[in-house]
Amino acid sequence: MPELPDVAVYRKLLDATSLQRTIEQVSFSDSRILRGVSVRKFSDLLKGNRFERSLQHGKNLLVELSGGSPHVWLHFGMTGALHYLEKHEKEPAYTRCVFTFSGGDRLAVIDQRLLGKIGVVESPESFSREKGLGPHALGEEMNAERFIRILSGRKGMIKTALMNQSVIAGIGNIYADEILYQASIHPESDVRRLDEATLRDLHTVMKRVLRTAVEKGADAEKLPRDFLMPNRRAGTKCPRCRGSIEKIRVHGRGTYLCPRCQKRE
DNA sequence: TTCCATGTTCCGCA
DNA sequence: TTGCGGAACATGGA
Repeated sequence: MPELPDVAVYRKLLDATSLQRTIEQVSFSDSRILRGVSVRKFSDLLKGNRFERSLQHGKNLLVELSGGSPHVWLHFGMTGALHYLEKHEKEPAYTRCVFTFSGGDRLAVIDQRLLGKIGVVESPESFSREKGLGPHALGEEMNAERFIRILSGRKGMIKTALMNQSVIAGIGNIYADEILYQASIHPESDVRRLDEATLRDLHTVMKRVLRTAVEKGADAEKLPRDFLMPNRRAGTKCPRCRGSIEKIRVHGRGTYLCPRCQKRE
């Protein structure tokens, strides 16, 4: 699930359970998830320290460590998640990495498909710069003017631009579809054909959709009824016009839309 | 068996 | 430089 709202939920979980607790042990049941640093070095870095505070940029979660410079970097790929386990609780399937705190409670990184990543970065600033990330989609600096400036002048399809992490950080395939559906914009619309008023509206819708999703714990079941997400199947009815939801392919990804509500521009 | 899946990255081409 | 399609990564469900 991990797009911006899902990562926000993991961050809240980490903040509520795992800050300021001494990390006694770090273990990997599959160290392929660890990138750019050895298991030995990674656990030496963490052991005896604490998670001080967390920070989110797009789909990335960065966690500052006590007593020093590096931050732990977590990216959840397509199937990653965080689980908090009390001492007696068993680790879920596909647990790849476990942080054990003194007392025995644990924070577990789950990732079935192993497309997620765990690593170490010097600072949030250098990380974002090196990755070339665009502004966090829900960041304060992402106001309407910035949004319009970033998008105007770009070529290509609007859905592709929204999902491009170096343009805007945090939106993936599911929420790109949701945002464009809510804004009544066809995902294949050429960005250059969207006028300023349309982009302004798209910005408002983007913030509203992402904020709503975060509030609802990124749980599709809890989203408003007029959202597309619970209806991501071809042939279901559009919650707004009762027309038929269509599935197409955009930039290699399955894309759902209502062709009646979303006209190509 | 084949296709598809919430992500990222690299390559070749236009 | 920008954008696109395809493939790769790794795993499992329909």
